[in-house]
Amino acid sequence: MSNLSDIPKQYNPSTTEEKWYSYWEENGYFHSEPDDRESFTVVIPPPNVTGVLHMGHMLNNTIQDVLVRRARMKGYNVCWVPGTDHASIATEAKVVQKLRKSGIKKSDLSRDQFMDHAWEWTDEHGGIILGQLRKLGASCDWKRTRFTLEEGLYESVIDCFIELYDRGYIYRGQRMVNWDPAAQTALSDEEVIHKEVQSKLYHVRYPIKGTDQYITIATTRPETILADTAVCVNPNDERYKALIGKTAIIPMVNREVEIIADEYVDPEYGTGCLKITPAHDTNDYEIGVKHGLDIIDMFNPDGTVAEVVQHYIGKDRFEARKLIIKDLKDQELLIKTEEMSNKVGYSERTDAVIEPRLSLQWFCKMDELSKPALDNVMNDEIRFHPAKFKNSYRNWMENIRDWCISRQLWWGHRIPAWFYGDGENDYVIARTEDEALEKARKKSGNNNLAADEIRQDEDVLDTWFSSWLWPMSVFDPEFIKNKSGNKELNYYYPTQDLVTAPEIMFFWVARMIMAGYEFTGKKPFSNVYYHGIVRDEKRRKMSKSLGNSPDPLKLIEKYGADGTRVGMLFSAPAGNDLLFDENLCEQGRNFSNKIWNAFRFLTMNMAEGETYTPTTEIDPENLADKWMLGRIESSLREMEDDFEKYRLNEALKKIYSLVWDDFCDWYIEVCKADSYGENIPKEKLERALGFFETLMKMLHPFMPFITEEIWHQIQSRSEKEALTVSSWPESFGESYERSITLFKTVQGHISAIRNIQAEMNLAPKAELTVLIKPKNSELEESLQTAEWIYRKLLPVGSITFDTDCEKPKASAAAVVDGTEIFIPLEGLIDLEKERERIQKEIDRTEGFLKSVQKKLANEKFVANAPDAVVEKERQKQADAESDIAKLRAQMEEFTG
RNA sequence: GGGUGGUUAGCUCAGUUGGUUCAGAGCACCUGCCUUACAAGCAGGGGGUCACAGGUUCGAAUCCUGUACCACCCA
Repeated sequence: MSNLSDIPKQYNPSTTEEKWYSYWEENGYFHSEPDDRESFTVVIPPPNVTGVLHMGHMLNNTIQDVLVRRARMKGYNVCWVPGTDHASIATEAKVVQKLRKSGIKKSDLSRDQFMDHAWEWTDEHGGIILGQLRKLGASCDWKRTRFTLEEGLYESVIDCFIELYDRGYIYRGQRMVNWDPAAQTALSDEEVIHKEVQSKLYHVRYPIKGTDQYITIATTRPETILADTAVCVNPNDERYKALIGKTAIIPMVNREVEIIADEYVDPEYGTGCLKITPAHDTNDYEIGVKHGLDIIDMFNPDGTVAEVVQHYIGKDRFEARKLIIKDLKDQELLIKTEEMSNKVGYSERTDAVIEPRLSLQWFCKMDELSKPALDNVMNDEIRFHPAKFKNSYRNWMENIRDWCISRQLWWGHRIPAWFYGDGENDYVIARTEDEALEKARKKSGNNNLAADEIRQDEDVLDTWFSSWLWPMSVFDPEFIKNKSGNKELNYYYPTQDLVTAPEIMFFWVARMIMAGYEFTGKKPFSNVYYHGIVRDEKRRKMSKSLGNSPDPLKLIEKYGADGTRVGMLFSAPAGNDLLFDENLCEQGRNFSNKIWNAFRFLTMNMAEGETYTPTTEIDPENLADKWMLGRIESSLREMEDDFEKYRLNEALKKIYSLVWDDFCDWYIEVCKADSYGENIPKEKLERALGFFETLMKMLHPFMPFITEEIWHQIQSRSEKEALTVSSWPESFGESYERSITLFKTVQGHISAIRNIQAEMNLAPKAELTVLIKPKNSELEESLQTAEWIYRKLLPVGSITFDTDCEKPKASAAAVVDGTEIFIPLEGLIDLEKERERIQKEIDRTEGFLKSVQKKLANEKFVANAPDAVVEKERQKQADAESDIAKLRAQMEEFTG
């Protein structure tokens, strides 16, 4: 027992983790340069530049790190590119908010002034999250850190716009868009969240001109009555047929509109009579276009009522709704209010109710771009894990609509369009002002056009219009302009794995695939691993506003990065949501501690001044060695399969159990010296250390810190020999199946004896006489060689293996797979208990026998089932019958 | 309204091609232990009609149909 006191009894992750992260970084293990090895590339889903680490990032980056570290150990040239995105709308909202606090309105500032503030904010908060990822252990190539708005990447987005414009994919047009009145910008369809809300359906009657009749419409948005330009019924609706073609008078504004007919109207919904407001409803707009109706836009960009409708001017949408309800009531036009639930669109970012709005925006045509993107996912050229997500991907792709890419914001990539007139088409697309002027002169035919007569589009592009280039632009920002990739792009692209959440499949994954094929002709990645959303124990999504998310850094502080990683992965099967439970991190920490103490124990057994060389060369006579090696071998195989299927949690569970259950609970126990105070014999200890090193390798992708620490403590290693750049364990070539089976048999016997000890309330150290009657002489021979294992793990006084042995009087007994075990307990045995114990076993076995007999009694089973299956059943029957006979014989003493 | 997935132990989930007691794991729970590392530990134990109803089959947690409930995505 040498240096027991040198090593703390409890593992302390914080110092270890800091130490090894800097060591890894200093030695540049994570940096990659192209060479002649095969590349393994992962690009990080860039978090918001001013964001902070949350649980979703933790999970996402833990998974990436596991994949990346394993690939590195497997000898690939691994490159994990980190970075952030500018998150146009979210960041701009934060900057506007900050300015407001200091009394500045965005409208008070020029674009340049605002951008100065935004950059200041970005410099102040930017990149915090990347520092936090280091704490988690993320092995990113930090020298390659990218930002979507940095020079280079900025230009690539502009190149992309110009190129797609030239190819005819980008156009400008007046369309119904999703308008966010809070951010005062258009949004794409994907940025709208539809929520089911409880609302009211108002039945309002409109007078019919020239009669004293009314027609009653039903609406959830009575305020838009002011902008109605028609009333519509189903042409087949008998109730209203007579009214078609007549004129209705819109309340409040007294506008005369036609009652038109269209199949679109559902006679069952509401009153079967629809008011048409083409400017404020997508469906109404389509009907408006079809029937040539007027379009009256009654809202200002901020969602207040515009002058044009003359009522409630300047009031907010929802205020106007309240007012008009009151007025309609007063005029006895509101005849009924019905409770109902309906879906309302909300802005993903500001949570404002989306206002459908007719607006002049830039769009990207999707039909052509989506084709290869759809095909290559459906044919598994790009594999989704789990594959079920292919279905929703297809569904989205097949119903894709053009993408509104312009945003009325300043923080982002400014659209390279320049206007020289007021006409809808009076613009040119150009990289610079000079180029724009030249083009504008040509297009307008006005050669005297001056620089101050053209102006650049004020708007920026959707953030995802930059992110979709990410897997390419991080390596070569000029790949679009040059129409070919540089050395880096050619080496690292296509990337291997993309790890992300299904919720951004359409925002990002789909679009990256489109951009990849469009600009390189190749897929951007081979595999997409979708992980679940991190939820709390009540299944609520973790969010800042709910306050139900633990601070990830505090978790790391409390349980260590390794423990936290294990905790996250444990309950994270691919694609399933993760119900986060801090207990799992605790379990991870406990596992770290277990590993630590196993190491500590081995160290304790080192003699001072002696050097130990860990080895996996086993003693061919030692059953435990062969078993342990065989277990490692099969675990490696199984983990390989799990990794191939992206079942990381399964792989982790396997190595967890291999370390804890097999190595700690059995292997170390049998290695222990025979008597107190003695060290484990040197050659045994060297093998234990050799196995332990192998386990550390297998565990490294999951728990990088503690494994690296132990790796260096076991042996002193040079920079080149760090675990993080070591090689994944090779197969040992032999599976030792027979040894595994025999060892398992021994384990079964030992468990049965321990059960007797516990049930009979024997003192744990009370010496046992053990009689084992193997089911055959072959087994007897094998068990003889394993006698020492029984002696290590049980307080054995004497032990006998004998196929002819008889059950001694007053002994406890058990049957394990045909082998009988007797423990004489003269004077100690509790007869009643023993009878119960054996009876229970008899009952169980008889139940089993019955089910087997039932099968065999079924003639059809015997006739139709494969011979091997029937034979197995017969064998089971024979074994069960024999076991029952043995158990009955054991009972005789108590019943007779 | 359309689509997808799910329902297995108190909780979270495995269960591959229908065939070994296939009904499992971890956590939680109960009992006993400070055993030559680890009480953040060791040993032992109890616990499920596989959502429900039919069907196919010699045989179904597994395949098919329907029902209920839940979740997510899309309109």
